[in-house]
Amino acid sequence: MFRAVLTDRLQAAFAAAGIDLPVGFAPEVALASDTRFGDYQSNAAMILGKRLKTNPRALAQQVVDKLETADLCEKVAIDGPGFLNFTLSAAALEARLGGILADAKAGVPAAAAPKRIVVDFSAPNIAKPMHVGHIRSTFLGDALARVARFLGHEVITDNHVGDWGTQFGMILHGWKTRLDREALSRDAIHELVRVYKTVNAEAKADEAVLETCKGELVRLQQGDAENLGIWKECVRLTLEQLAKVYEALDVRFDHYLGESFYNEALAPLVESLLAAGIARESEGAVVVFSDGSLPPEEDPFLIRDKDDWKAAPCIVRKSDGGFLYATTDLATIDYRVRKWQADEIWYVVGAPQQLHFRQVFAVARRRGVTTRMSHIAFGSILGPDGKMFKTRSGETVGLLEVIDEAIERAREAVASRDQGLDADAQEEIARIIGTGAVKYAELSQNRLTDYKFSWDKMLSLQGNTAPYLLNAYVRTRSIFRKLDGSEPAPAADEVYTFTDPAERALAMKLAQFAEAVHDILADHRPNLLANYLFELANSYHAFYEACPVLKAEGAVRRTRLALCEAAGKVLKTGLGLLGIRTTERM
RNA sequence: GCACCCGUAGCUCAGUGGAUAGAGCAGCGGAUUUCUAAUCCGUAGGUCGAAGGUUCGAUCCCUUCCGGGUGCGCCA
Repeated sequence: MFRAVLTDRLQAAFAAAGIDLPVGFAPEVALASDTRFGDYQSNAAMILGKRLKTNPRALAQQVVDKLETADLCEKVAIDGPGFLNFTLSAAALEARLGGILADAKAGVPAAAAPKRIVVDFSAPNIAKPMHVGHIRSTFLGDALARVARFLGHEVITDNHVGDWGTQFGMILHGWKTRLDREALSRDAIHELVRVYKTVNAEAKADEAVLETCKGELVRLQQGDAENLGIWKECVRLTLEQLAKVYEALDVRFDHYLGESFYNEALAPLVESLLAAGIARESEGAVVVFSDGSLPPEEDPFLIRDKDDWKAAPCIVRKSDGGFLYATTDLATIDYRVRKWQADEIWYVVGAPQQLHFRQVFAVARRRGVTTRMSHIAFGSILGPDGKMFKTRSGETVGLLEVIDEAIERAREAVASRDQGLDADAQEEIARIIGTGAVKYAELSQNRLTDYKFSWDKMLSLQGNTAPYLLNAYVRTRSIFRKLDGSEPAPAADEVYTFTDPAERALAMKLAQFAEAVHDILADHRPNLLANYLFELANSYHAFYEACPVLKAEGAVRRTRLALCEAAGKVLKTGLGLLGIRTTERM
């Protein structure tokens, strides 16, 4: 990575110049904010000039005098108030092109310290369809898991399915009184949802129905054989259907350890919390209060109340003896830490649950858990009214509905361009484009931003979308198809020479792939990769318009072929990290 | 009441303690006997919610306020 190498060189130059760096300060090199000035830049001299109260330009000059970058840069300039601007030499970029071709990972180095990381995402509920809200967790989690794996981490993906919620009271009652067996065998989730909604409506109107449902739930929790049997059947039917959905989405899990998996662990867990003095009884429930170890502003168990602090405890056992979300999550942490020896656990769950996770993590730490736990929060998908989609009350758009519609629109687009492809090939391409478009729409956005659901945004095939990137890839492949093996593929050890600015610009973008991939995990943000790939595709399209490949000859042709090969490789690899498959034609 | 997230072009959204704030869509004007036009090039569009503060430098950090969303003891 040029950035990392330049940073090393810069730090060495500071040392060689005999400049004492303040504690905690390390000079850094970043991508240039504007390519007019160069390829990379550093603000270190200005930051240090302020700290040391010296002239930043003079400081920069001292460093430049000691800087050894002849093998990388054609120019290192001091500009403005003290910017250090690095311009890479053509030779360095030309050599890098070979490096990308040679490396199976397109030049992305592995993480310095590989970790074992559990990624918890998607987490649909049994007997409820996945709706658009699940798009974010599923695609974000999948992309992050892919990136972590690609960087050499050991990743365990776990789908913490909601298979033991209170919704089962209603489902059990509905199963016994409202079930349409034939509909169930046709589409299990659909029928279970219908039953759930029917009973839910009845329970709202009639107190007696609600009581019946509660009774069914209690019997289930007490281990009633009939109810357990029905529950197991619901879980089985739903998981069967979910497997097909994930298959279509190209999302895989190593485990499906749902909430029910931890049932046996809950009672002992609460007892151990009580025994350790972490939890205590309050108003009949068992709760965890603040232990005063954190400043009140950072304490997740305290809420400011005027000038005072009010307790915001975490409940782990209800006064009726039932357990909660927090209890299950604590048991889950135990399992992941003990059984899997996780170094890190990533929770790809919506932002509204921030307080919940702060509390659960704090309780876990008090129990001695040292595993790094991160809540990778994301904003909500809002309805047209600007409010959150509600699963319980309002209707919402189903995830499959969105995917199907996207594929349908892609199908029309594919059919409208006659590429001489048979029906199966067209269908395959439509699926790649349709699901890719929806994934890209999600992943190209900052995960914390709330957004209004919009069909047009999700399904757009123009502009900054998956098809734009796929088209760039297709253009790389079509050149090699025309070539049909009539000349050797561009090799890693060939000498390449740039003759057009578009070639250099593309090579520069290709070189940045490694940096883009590594930056994702710093803040768990796949949109950085999506943005990068869009820029790469843009550079490739511009190159494609400006630089004929097959009409060129000699070294120019070889260099352009190498750029096409590398661009295709990076696009395919990068899209793969986002969970988006590529196609050779479209 | 308190906490968290958000407020950037007509619309949907990127972005960062740095240099002249960027895309896509929509608008306007061009490019194709094609290595796939699902493309490219150009043009237009902004008080980065408001006001203070810190800084050589703030859209970004701090404070207050306004607006939207979400959450805050027995749902998950």
